Amino acid sequence: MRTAPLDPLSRTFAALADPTRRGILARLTQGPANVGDLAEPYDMTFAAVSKHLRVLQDAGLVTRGRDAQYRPALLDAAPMKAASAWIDDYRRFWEHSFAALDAYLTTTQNKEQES
Amino acid sequence: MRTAPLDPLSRTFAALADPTRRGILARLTQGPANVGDLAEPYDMTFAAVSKHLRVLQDAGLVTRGRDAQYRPALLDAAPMKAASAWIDDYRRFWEHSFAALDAYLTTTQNKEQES
DNA sequence: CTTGTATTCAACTAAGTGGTTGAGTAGACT
DNA sequence: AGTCTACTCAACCACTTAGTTGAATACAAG
Repeated sequence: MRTAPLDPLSRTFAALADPTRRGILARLTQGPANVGDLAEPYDMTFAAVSKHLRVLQDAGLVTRGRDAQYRPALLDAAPMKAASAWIDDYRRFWEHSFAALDAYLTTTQNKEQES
Repeated sequence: MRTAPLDPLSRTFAALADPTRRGILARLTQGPANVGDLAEPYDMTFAAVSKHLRVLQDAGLVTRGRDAQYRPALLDAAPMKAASAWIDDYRRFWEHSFAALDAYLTTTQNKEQES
């Protein structure tokens, strides 16, 4: 029932939600790699890895080049910036255990003062 | 073809990959809310929101209470800590534009020095 | 005890995902 | 030209997901 294409932030999170894709990204921090290299650690076909690469590319996390027969993939972490910023808004809620409840109680108190 | 249940990090990212769920979490930073409150901004049924809440709960991002007929949801941002830490490993790659390529060239240079 | 309110459950649907296989394309090497 | 290597495409399959509708549950309040 999905109609509109996903927003970039959703695409980023969705791309990161698969362990294989996170593994591919980790590998790419070491530098560009072609599909064969990237597929090597996984028990799956080249085609499957190629599809994962496509998802990463659509999320903007990977760019592809051309070097003879090879299509090297290159990491582009830029989209993670927005993801990191989004999560960061919640930092105080995990650093300070009961921050959510605190916020609630504060709000409640304010409301009661208003009425 | 999925067999094993998702690891916690994948579950967290998957939960965050939906704009409705991110909206619900944002709302919950203001304090606990019941399903009716959470559903109000969205053009969808209570049941749909209830399902989103279930996903968030399975990801550990939300806990549920009981208050008469109401099942208030409470934010628990703890799982975001790991997600944030994971992304943080890539920070240098978006802060420093060509970090990935730099890393590659450095690696290449080292290899050439070795041989 | 009936009714209203808040929420979940079960069954269903349409579309998306992660994988496969087999055929097709692109460039390199004789 | 023909073949090898590296990859992508298309079709397919099983499973998941995001939504729906309608019935069921849980508690509150007459």
